[in-house]
Amino acid sequence: MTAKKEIELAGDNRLPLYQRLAETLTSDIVDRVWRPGDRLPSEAELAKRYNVAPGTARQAVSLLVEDGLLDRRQGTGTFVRKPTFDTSLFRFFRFQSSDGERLIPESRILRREVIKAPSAVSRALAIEPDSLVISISRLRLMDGVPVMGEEIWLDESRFHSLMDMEDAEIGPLLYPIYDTHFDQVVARAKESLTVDTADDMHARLLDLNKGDPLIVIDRLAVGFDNKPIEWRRSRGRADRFQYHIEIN
Amino acid sequence: MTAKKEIELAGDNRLPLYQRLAETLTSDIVDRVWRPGDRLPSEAELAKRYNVAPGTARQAVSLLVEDGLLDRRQGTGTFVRKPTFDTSLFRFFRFQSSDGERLIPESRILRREVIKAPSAVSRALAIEPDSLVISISRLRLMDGVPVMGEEIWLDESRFHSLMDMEDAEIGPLLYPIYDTHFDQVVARAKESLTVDTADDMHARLLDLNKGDPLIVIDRLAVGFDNKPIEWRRSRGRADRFQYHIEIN
DNA sequence: GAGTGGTCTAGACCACATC
DNA sequence: ATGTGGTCTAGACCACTCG
Repeated sequence: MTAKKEIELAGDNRLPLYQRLAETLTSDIVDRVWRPGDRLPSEAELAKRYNVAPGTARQAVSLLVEDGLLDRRQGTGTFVRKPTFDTSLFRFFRFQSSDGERLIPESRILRREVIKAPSAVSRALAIEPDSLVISISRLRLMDGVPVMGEEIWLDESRFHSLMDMEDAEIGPLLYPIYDTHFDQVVARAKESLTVDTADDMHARLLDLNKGDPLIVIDRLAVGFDNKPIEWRRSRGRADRFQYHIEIN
Repeated sequence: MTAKKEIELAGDNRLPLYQRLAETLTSDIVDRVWRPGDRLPSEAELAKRYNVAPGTARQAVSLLVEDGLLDRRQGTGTFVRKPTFDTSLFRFFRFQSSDGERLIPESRILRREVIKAPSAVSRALAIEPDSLVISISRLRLMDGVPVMGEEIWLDESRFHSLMDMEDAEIGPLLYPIYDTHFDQVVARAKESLTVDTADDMHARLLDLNKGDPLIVIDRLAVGFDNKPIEWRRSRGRADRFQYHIEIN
């Protein structure tokens, strides 16, 4: 017997090999053994390392590519995908900047405080009722015109020091902050769209009349392990809203 | 040399085999060689017939399963999927019938006529400007309550005899009619969602006040070959609207 | 040129559904 | 019991990217 170089696969050993390998790779990504942007070992290398056939390693990688975790580039390698969220919120709003460019709206933080989690929030974030959460209110503007109001909730115990940061330090994008300062990578999100009408406060905020239609977007952002990271509710002017779907 | 039983594959011969086989299978489905509900030959059989390795046939089938054209059932076979449109329009509206059951709303045809295609319609249906189209107005009701108004446009030359049918004969679902009477199978659809406010007519129709928010859903229904079959614009009460998305 | 993923072959055995 | 898809092996050669 020669010494074994193979590594044990995670998961129930009644599961198919390629699924167990996929699980193993996933937890390596969650645990940041491989970080977004990193190149994975080649498929052949993975196969050797985990003692499976190349085709099986390939199948495992394919699973994660489908899930959007990995990114294959022919001739170059397979990479851990950086969660870009190109596909996000602002996909819904066609801001004047017509030429299809992805513009990041200006961001103005209105309020930031630690409160006891409202029940809807603790449920969404899967934390104990009445735990402390950080609550942030932001106004989003395009070319100085207010287009959306956001309320954001975070588990205070994981994002404690966010309260100490300056508004300027935070900037217009929160997810990179979660990543760099709190080691929380948003991998996926679930959104729910509804229509509501503007109350006094949002009418004033978004330069509308009371009763004008608003698009309400609830979003739960989760990590690679599907654990909740952030919950937010955004309200935008419905007249700027457009959304496309393909049905199969 | 023995006689060849193999069948020629469609498509550019510089393309991968599995893609050409997928194309071949797709056109057989479009041409109704295999109809929705039919079982395809087994993967091994396909491989023999088209003279490719089993794995390659499998890859081709996988493509079409991903596209939603085929449906694999372990131990049973691979079937041509019936376009059910579970995933459709009424997914957006949560009708009272809370228990998640898929209810088909009642349907009342308000108007049916042949007109010259408005330019937006001829463009959507990819037909000549000013061609004749059938225009249908319908009201959709749940438990007697109006929830949505629909305007539907069809190429008159392909749906001519629809004008001779009785309202009752048409019933609440149009796509089965397109299938059975006109050999037009709706395979996919693209929808676009926007928010508008109710004009007098829709306020009356949907029991709203003028200016109340409406969800406007534009839908282009296409066949397996991606050619337009029907275009419709639906307007529904925004307060019944809810939509969920996963972002990766 | 070396290394990567992309395609393809030609089998094997297993799990499952149906008769 | 038979036939189906599901998994897996162990290769081959090609197309692409990069240094």
